[in-house]
Amino acid sequence: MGKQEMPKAYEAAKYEDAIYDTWDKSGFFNPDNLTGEPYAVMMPPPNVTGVLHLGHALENSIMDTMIRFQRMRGKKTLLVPGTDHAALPTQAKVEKMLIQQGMKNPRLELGREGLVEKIREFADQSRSTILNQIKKMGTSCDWSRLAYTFDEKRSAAVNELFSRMYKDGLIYRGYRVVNWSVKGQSTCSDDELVYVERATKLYTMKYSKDFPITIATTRPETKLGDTAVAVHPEDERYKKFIGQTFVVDVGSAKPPSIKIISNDEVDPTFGTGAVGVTPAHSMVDFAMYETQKAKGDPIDIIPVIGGDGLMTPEAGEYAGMSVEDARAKFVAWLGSRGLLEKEEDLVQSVGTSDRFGDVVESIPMTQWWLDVNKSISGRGKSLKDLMREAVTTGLNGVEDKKVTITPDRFTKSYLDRVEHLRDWCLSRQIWWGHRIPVWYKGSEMVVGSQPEGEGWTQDEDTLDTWFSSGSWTFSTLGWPEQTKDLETFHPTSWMQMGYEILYLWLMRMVLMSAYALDQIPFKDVYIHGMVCDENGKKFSKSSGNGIDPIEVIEKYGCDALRMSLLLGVSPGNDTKFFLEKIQSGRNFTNKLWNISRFILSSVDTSSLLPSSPLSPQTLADRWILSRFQSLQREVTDHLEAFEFSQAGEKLRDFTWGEFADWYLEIAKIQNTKSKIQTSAILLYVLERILVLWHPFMPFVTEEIWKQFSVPPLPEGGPGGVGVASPLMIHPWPVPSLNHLDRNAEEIFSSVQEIVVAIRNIRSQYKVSPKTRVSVMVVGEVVEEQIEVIKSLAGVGEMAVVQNAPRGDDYASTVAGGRQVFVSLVGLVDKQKESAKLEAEKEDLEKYIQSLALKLADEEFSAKAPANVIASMKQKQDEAKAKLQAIESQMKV
RNA sequence: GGGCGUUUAGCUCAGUUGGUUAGAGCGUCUCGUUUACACCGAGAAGGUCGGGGGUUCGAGCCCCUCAACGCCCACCA
Repeated sequence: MGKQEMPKAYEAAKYEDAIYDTWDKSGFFNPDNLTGEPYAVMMPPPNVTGVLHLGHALENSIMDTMIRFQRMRGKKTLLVPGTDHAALPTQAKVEKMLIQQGMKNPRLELGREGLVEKIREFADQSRSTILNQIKKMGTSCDWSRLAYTFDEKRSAAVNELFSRMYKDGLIYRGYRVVNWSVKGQSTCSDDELVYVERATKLYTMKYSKDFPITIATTRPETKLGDTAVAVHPEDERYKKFIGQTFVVDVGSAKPPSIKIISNDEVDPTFGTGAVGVTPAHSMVDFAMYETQKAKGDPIDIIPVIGGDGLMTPEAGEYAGMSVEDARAKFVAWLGSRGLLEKEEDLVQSVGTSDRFGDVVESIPMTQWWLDVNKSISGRGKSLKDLMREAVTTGLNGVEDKKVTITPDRFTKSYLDRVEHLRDWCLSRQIWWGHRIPVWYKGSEMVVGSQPEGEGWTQDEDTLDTWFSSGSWTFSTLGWPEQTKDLETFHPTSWMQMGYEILYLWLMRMVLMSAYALDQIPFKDVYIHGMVCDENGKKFSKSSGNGIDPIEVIEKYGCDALRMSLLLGVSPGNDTKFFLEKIQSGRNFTNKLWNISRFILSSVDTSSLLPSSPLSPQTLADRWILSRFQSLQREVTDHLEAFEFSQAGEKLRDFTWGEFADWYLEIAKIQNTKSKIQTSAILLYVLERILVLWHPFMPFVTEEIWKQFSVPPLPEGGPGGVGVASPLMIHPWPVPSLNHLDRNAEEIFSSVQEIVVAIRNIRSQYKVSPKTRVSVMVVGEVVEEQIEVIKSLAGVGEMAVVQNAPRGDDYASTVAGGRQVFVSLVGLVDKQKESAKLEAEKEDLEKYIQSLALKLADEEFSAKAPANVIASMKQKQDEAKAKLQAIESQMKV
């Protein structure tokens, strides 16, 4: 007997917090208390910008399912929880809040220390909220190893990395064009740009009347800073001008010299075939500027737009104007001089700042950069090479050091992205984040840590937040110290992330660990899609269409939420989330609860002999054990392949369909007959499906587990099942006996067919469920099956006969290879019956025909594998037998 | 301009290397409160797998092509 009465419905909210607490206290979240092969997963640290959303719930469900699966399989599992200080987003958020509270300019009013303090307060609060939410989600992480990208240890790792890279000449300070958010007053990396389409105008113009080449531009005001015109070297129209310089007067402070240069990348067929080169305000043009410099044929660089978004003094009469005003004025001026040839509408894609939303300006500035192309001393390859190797040949060509991306298609876009990578702009002009570990005194500069003595000032800028998250897999393990954790758990085993940060994060993790440790960060990375709302729109922090996962958990339970996020989803694809999904998840948790409630309250455990082997007595016994064994294999295989959805769906189908609807119903009647064995099998299967379900639905399974208080089950059930140790660390089932029984499965499925057929007839003739009908079956049915059929199909009398009965009072069908007659005196509609049979007959004839055709085909029999032919023949035989039965029935 | 994804039942989606009458959940219809569960049970209806072409003995799955939708990338000057 179950120890306590289990309530009729499972109310998740009553149990979850307490269960989590028990797990946590048990110590098994900590790998130090586990044995086995190490298996580590680093939680992608959520940003401390606010609260967790459904995307995080998805991630936690995936991670935790994986880590629980591995823990139950006997691995020494570590899931490190953490949060990300998310430099720019967090500062932006806090500044916005302060402005909403009435502050005009938080940076000015509070100063660096004051503002950072405010942000820290916010971040700390947000952090603690987030950590609680992670617990609510049931995530089995090791809280003793909690990490934060901005804590002391992680900061130490960041500084160490920066110093090493600087010493290796990979990090440099340089004057280059950056993406500048005027609104945010900071740089952004290329990866943080969000491209949007914008309607604009393409102006075709000349710098002056006597300038020989016409150019086109969407940014006329930047032409004030043009210093060259690039043309294709083979372009006959312009070839002759290459190398010449023209001084033009466009109204800027100093009339610029425009040099005609050649460049292979210029498309002679596009526009006028000539490009106005603005080194200061275009990444591409800046690259040309560098190329020219390298060629020893330099061109000038003239910044005409400043960090404040206004025209600079170099812009002469335009100085101080906004970009828009300057453009209008310049276009008007061109028009008045007859220099404007054309004005066309154009749709253009422009980069906007992911956080501030404004279109970024390209402006040259002195910033800190990470060179991704430079050969690393002593290694003979660049960071880019390392990033490439890691997903193809494996680092240094070692297959073991390869990161496998699932689904595979993302590997291609990763590589594509690596190719396009430019030097990474590391410095940000914000205050919240790791301050660049560089100190200046006069012309002296020291990198690493603050030097002794007076007068040193630290660089004002902070590091791009991805610099710290890139080192996450090893900074969390104590690097740069050579800790035991680092040795044990790195490279980590597995990581999951959304495709939207594939480039942003995956590439940088590979880069950092390849550089610092000559290791990959993890062996496998599983890429999931986004959680969208009903209309397929992404849930986002800003758009407010978010469903709060914590509210869902409180109302429906964490397990229900996890089910709704994990099932019906395919790897790498987006998933829509809506109420009905959670409800069906909740319904299932309740179903499992009630299955357990029934079994635990009806099984007489006292009569079970602890060590007696499991010996299936009935057909149903053999069938369910055989089915269970297949299930166990399938679920394990799917989980190993990160196919969470498929594993879960198979489990659900087995649990709800085969186990509950069939075996349990049969057990009710057979309980009297072979009570002990039935009980043992019920417990055997229940125990094991709870284990299999645990990674998906940790709470409800753990709660049910507590109700288990039975003698040790046969076949390696753990001593005193469920008494002391939590389900969480229960061994994953491995088939210890061969229960596979094809024969039983086959016979049972014919029994199922007969039952369904009779139920069908009852439903068709609206026979009340209370009415016992009489049934005749032609052929052979063993006694045991008769009993099952009788009870499941509401049959009173069941006779097995040699010949079909005669008379008008039978509704009939063919099922399970047998003719089935249901006696329904006075109810049978003879016409309907024969029509039904006729239709069935036609279908079958067609089917048999098509099979026969196929089998007669010489090519088919020559080329198809034997097993396909055999199974086809068998199908044909079955169909023929059925047809025969139907025909003989029609004669009745 | 390039790449990727999606298109399967009314809705949301599975469908693992091509094997022959395509599955689930939700919804719909009919029936049912039998002491595990109405967050339930029984039964049913519902699909020419986006269009076209091809390869193959055999295609939802492979190839080509077209279309729609979505995402990503690019030096769209």
